[in-house]
Amino acid sequence: MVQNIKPQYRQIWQTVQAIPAGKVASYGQIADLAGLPKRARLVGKALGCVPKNGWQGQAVPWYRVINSQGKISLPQGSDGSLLQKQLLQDEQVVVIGCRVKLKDYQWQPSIDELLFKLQF
DNA sequence: GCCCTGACTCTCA
DNA sequence: CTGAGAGCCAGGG
Repeated sequence: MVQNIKPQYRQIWQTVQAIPAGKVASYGQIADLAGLPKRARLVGKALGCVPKNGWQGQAVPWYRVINSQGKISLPQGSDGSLLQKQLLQDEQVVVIGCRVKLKDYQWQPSIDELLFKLQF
């Protein structure tokens, strides 16, 4: 049972929820924004532990998180990767193979959003 | 407490 | 841009 929700996971999920639809972010970016520099891998783990129902009544758009190369890190052919591709495309994000055009779709946090994060 | 693994990232060729 | 290698941190056995 995973009842002890780790604060870091919570923070990561919260940050992921801040990603606007139609945009994507890298693990490192999320880790950094969540106040966990160099914990990109932990972000992946956190996403793997995301409750299926979401967090605090909101869905956690884990599929908007990809690696710094703009690729889906999940094994190709796995349910997760296929689902991620589909969900991204539903958000009008072009996905070629397992690749996304970071140049066009990478999320660039605005000042407001950064200030919002600083409140915590 | 050591060792291995991992939804990562950076650097170099 | 792509691929290979080394680095890094946290979790689980």
